[in-house]
Amino acid sequence: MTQKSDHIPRATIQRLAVYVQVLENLLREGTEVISSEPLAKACNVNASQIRKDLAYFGEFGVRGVGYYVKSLIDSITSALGVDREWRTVLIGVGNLGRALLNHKEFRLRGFNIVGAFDCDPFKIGEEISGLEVVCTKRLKEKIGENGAEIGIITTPPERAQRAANHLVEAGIKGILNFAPARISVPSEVNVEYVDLFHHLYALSFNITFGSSE
Amino acid sequence: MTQKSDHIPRATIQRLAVYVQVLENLLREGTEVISSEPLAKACNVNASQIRKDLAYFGEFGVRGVGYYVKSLIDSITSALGVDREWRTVLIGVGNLGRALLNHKEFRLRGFNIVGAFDCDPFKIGEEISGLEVVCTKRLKEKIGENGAEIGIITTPPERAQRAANHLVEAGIKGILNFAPARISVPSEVNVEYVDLFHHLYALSFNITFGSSE
DNA sequence: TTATAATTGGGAATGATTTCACAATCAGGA
DNA sequence: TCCTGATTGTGAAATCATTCCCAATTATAA
Ligand SMILES: NC(=O)c1ccc[n+]([C@@H]2O[C@H](COP(=O)([O-])OP(=O)(O)OC[C@H]3O[C@@H](n4cnc5c(N)ncnc54)[C@H](O)[C@@H]3O)[C@@H](O)[C@H]2O)c1
Ligand SMILES: NC(=O)c1ccc[n+]([C@@H]2O[C@H](COP(=O)([O-])OP(=O)(O)OC[C@H]3O[C@@H](n4cnc5c(N)ncnc54)[C@H](O)[C@@H]3O)[C@@H](O)[C@H]2O)c1
Repeated sequence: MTQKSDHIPRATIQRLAVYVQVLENLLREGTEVISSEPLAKACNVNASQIRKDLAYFGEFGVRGVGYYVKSLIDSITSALGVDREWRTVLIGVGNLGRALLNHKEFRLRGFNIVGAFDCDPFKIGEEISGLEVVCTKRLKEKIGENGAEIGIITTPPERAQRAANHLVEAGIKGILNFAPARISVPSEVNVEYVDLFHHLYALSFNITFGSSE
Repeated sequence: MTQKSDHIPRATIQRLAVYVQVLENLLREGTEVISSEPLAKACNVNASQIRKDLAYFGEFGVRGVGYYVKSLIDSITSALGVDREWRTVLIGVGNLGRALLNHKEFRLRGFNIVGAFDCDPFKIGEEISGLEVVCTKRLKEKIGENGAEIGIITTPPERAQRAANHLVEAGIKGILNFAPARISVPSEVNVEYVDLFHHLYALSFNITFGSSE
């Protein structure tokens, strides 16, 4: 998949992920074709927004008809580069790390966790969901073997930068950071933050000062 | 805390949460005063962006000096409405639900989980982190007692709408949804989505098509 | 007391994104 | 084959967000 346009807004990428989610549900319910209007309703966005977002990547619809759900899912996933396997490693086998390691959905969606790392000697050697926990020191060696490109950080926040350094050192290309701390990495490494409290703060603000009036 | 301006961009709210995170780290490291320039570096944004974001809420800085870290944290948390206790309930005591229930940080940050609900009879009655798992049918009754205002959904995606309906019915004001499904609720109820795969899709896109060039 | 250096707050300019509006296109039926 | 109704794709307009820039303000030191 190649893009038609050079720069694509970050917000567009986020919405494309929502579209895929909603389209997959529609497909599961048996919908074969959908037009931008009802899809927009289901995604809580404007219909032309959807059409414009898709237009960055190509012409996927049929005028007078709408979009074929199955083929649109394929087009979007291909546009996002998720029509392949992505190998990932996880650092920090604690409460959250375990939940993620046991989460089947990763593999189903092509994000395969192929390595679990921790620095706690009591955890090293333990097997979780068919994966042996390995010492963080062996990260580079292991990534050399399994070719992972994405790292998932689930250490405590004060260790997040150290974990990131290990990942960068090992040649990782992207990081998903669950620890509530900003990390700094070379500009060619992509970082995404999953921060619970950001969302809770937004809820708090919206409930208190009203977003719906 | 009252706002100076009527409409505040959503992006501003998200950044304020980042500022708090970074400021708390600075405070822990002993920084008492900081100006917008170095704070901007640490948060990966533009310095005037920070000043403008703060200006929506008031004048928190001292010209020629910068911002007093402690007092700025207080000002921002007050602006976001997080300078109080928020009671929350969680629906869906599975893998992820358990990890969240055991997560101490919620209480520390004022988001107290005061109820855990599931529909599985094998889970009802179980005690997790001092909280007894209760049948979802008793949600309204329990919320009437404990006065929770925020609901956390950690059910499978196909049950997320049902869980949301229960929460709305019980008079909840905001929902944090971890299930990968859009939910529809009345407009006065606020919803935030925490979706792993949205972030992984963004990583995939950025790694594949380059965000750093 | 006054000059200097630093830094905020906010108006104006710029830039980006969203929405509008409609010509272009397509399926289906007359 | 041609007409009708539906719906896309896309410029242009409108809205929204970010960045620039500097007067206003403060601390400090001469
Ligand atoms: N538990 C949750 O529900 C939850 C939810 C949201 C965010 N988080 C965040 O996720 C992170 C992990 O949370 P948790 O509850 O799993 O914590 P945890 O303490 O249970 O687990 C942290 C793990 O990281 C390991 N670790 C520490 N330093 C390391 C290093 N340098 N290299 C490798 N491993 C290292 C520890 O040995 C431990 O196993 C925290 O930053 C937390 O704030 C947790
Ligand atoms: N496990 C993870 O690491 C992880 C990460 C990100 C997102 N998620 C998402 O979070 C959700 C939960 O994941 P999980 O791994 O904990 O799943 P899980 O199957 O372990 O837990 C789901 C729980 O919800 C309960 N439940 C089902 N329907 C219910 C209803 N109507 N009312 C109340 N409770 C109900 C089930 O009894 C079960 O206890 C899923 O939507 C998943 O996609 C999970």
